[in-house]
Formats: sequence, structure tokens, C-alpha cells
Amino acid sequence: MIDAKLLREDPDAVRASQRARGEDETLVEAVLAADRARRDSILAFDGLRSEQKGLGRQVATASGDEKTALLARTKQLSAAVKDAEATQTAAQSSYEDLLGRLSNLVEGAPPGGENDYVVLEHVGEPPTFDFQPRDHLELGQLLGAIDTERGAKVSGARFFYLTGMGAMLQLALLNLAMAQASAAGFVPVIPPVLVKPEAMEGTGFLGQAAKDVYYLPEDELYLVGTSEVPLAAFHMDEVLDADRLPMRYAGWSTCFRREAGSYGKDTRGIIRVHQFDKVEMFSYVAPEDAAAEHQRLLAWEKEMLAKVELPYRVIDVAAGDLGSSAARKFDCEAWVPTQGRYRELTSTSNCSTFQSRRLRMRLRDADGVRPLATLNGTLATTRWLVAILENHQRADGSVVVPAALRPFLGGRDVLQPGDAL
RNA sequence: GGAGGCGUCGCCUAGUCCGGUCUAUGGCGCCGCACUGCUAAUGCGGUUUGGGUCUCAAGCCCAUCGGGAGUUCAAAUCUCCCCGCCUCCGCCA
Repeated sequence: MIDAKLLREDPDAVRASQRARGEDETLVEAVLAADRARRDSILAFDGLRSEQKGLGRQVATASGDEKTALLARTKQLSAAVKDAEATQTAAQSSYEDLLGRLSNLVEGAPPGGENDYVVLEHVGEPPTFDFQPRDHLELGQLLGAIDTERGAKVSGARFFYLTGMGAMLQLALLNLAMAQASAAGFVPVIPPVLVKPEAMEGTGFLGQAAKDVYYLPEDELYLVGTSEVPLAAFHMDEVLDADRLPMRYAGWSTCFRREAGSYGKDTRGIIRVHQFDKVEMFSYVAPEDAAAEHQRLLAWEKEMLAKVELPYRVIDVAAGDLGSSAARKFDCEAWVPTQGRYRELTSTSNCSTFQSRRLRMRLRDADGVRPLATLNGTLATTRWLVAILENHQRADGSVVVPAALRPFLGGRDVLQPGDAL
């Protein structure tokens, strides 16, 4: 939810943001009209209610004929109050519905759509092989690490088993990420992955992303596509003391995505799957600190990528490709040798005050209570295994384990085909 | 799954049976002021959140007693549904 006051005072800024995203500009007019209707209805209701309360106090102390007369008047008024209240409730909810459809205000993202990102930097060199490199699935099968056939047999397309060293490698990666986050001051969290509609709605995933969300109608619960959801909703309906900020959490969770509309895309291997694991960073900060925190999250992602020794580039995602909650987004994309291109491994979004308004989270400082900003960023996912396997492979199908991961694998420095667990 | 209890503006708490100056009591904490070498103590005042009005502020107004619906001229208080917490019983690990 965007700042209603800003919308009223500077609707052009909101129109410009909608335009940059390629979204409906005329929505701005509709919201403004609904806002006027809402305020009119509040004015009418408050006035009547005030009168009713005054009369009520007189009734309480009156008696006899005087009381009878007062009761007659107040009875009439009561009907008018009921009408006004119904009008107000309707006006309020239609206003909120419209306001909720506006995406967050873009802050500095390049204009354009999916292909209009700006490359900010390249880090590391793509490896050169004097042999024909194998892709991650072939390596995974050689190493007994990835089993997509049985994944499909048991659960369907886009499901897989991690077995043996594959399972261990993923645990090592996620543990390394948790260790880094914890050392940086993040509170480690293992959150619930089934959440109420309120949490899903509040984080902005029931808008344009709704088709990618698993829903359990019997229980009215959603499976989260990222621990961003439970981490953002963690402080729902709370007022946080400003001197406790920034508050940082690192969530480890399984993530579930329907991947509707991506049929035929990345069907091989584990690049795009319905279920994977992820360590996610999440920050609550003062709005004026959000841009700086965004850079810090990006720096922590780069630190993690350096630890697993992957070549990658950083892109500034274009306005039209942002999620509805994000004001700006940076992705780190690792080189995938067999695809000859960079693929997203991390994504960090500055949601400014958009999520905190929807989830009714505020900060309290000397000046009073005001919204706060939320940001999130990826620290490791199952997809990282793709890049690690492919970039660190050797001619015999073995894979060199990056030094930072070895302590989490009992000191093992190479994964060998035929390795016993 | 069955039975019962509880939920009040940071924390604790009065009020709910029997609806009406509840415009929600008191304490703790916190903030401001006064007094005082300093601190402490004491005294006085303030202290939920959201919204509306207003150029801003102050002020004023409305809503808010877990959430929703209902009864009533009037609901913290009565009725129903839901949520959460606790206790006991049953069942399963």
C-alpha cells in the first residue's frame, strides 16, 4: 500500500510510477475519487454519531416525560446513524480495495521491461574448460546427487530428490549462509511455511503473483514461495521502537511455487522447480535508511557468492519487471557454463514502506509513530547447486568443493562420481 | 475429537452477574514540569492506536475493551459465530 497522503498531494508522482511499470495510470483517478467519497462519508457519520452520543447521555439521566421525548428523537437518529455507518463502511472498503491495487512507487529503477535491466558490474571470470562441460543434471546423476526421474515419478514434473552428496551439499550451502548471516547480526529463523491469507496479502503476493501460489482451501492457508512472507508478517500489527532498528532476520525455509505460465521453460534439471530451499535475509529499517540497507544486503549476497567462488554479474532490474511490493531490485546472476548465460541466484528488493503499511507495522521514535521500511535479499538457494556443480566441475565428472563449504562437508574437497555417502 | 476457564488503551488490574455521566478504575513503567548541591524521594500534569477537520500546529470530533455479526434509543457489559491462550479427558506419536 502506498502513502495515501502522498497520493493526494502529488498524484503525478504516482502516475509516473505506474507508467514506468507499464501499469494502469487511470487507477490513480479512481483512488482519488474513492478517497473523497470515503472522507465525505466519514464526515457524515461522525457528525450523526456525535449527536447520538450527546442525546444518549441525556437519556441516561432523564426521567418521565422528558425521557420519553428524548427516546423518540434518539430512535429516529439511530436509523440515520445506521445508514451513515453502512455508507461509510462501503466507501472505506472500496477505497482500500482500489488503493491496494496500486503498486509500490518506483525508486531509481531503470525504465522498461524484463529485458531493460542495467548491468552494474561483472565479478569473476567464467571458467574455460579443455573438455566438454557437463550440465548440472548430468553431473548430479554421475555423482548420485540429483534424481529428477524419481522426483517426477513420485510428485510430478519440476520435483526432484537430492540424494547422497547432493543432499549434503545443499545442507552445507544453507548452513554456510546461516553462519554468515548470523555472524553479520541476523537473527536466525525457521519460520512456518503455511500462512494465513492476511500474511500473503500483506506481503503483496496475492496480486500479480497469485497464480504462482499454492493454496489449501480446506484450511485457508497458503504455502509460501519465500520465507520473506513469514518474516515480513512476523511483526504484523506491531509498533517497533526506532532504537531497535535495524532488525534483521535470516530465514531458512522450503519454498513452494506453482510456476504457472512457465511451461516449457527450464524444464531440465533443478533450475526452475516447485519446491526448493532458501536462506533469505530480511530487514526492518527506518525509511530514510532503506536505500543504504539495500546496498548492504547486496554486499552480503556478493560476500556469499565470493565464498562459493562463482562468476556473476549484478543487474539493476527495470521498473516493469519489479514485483508489486518492490521500489527497486538488484539481482545477482551466476554464470552457467552449459547455457552460456547468466542465471539469477539472488534477488534483493527494497519494498520501502509498501509492505509495512499493508501489514500495519510502524516504528516509534521521538517524533511519534510512522511507517517503516522492509527489505529482503537471497543468501542461498537450491538453484545455487546448479552453478556450483557446473562451474567447479572437472573432466572426470568430479566437482571441486569451494573452500568455504568444506568445513560443512566434513572437510571433503572434491565430490567424486561413485562416492559413497 | 470432548468438557471447562480466560482475553480490558506498554505490563498488571477494577468494571461484565443486574446495559445508561464507563467520556474505562487503580498501580507499575515511561515522558514533561516543579522542588532539591547531584541522584533519589515527593508533588502536579501527561501517557493506546487508527481516522476526520484544520495551511501547519494546537484544539475539537469519530472509532477502538481479541475479531465479526446481532439485540437495543443505548453494549466492555446481553446473544451468536470466529480467533488465540490455559486446564482436564480421549486419541495418536
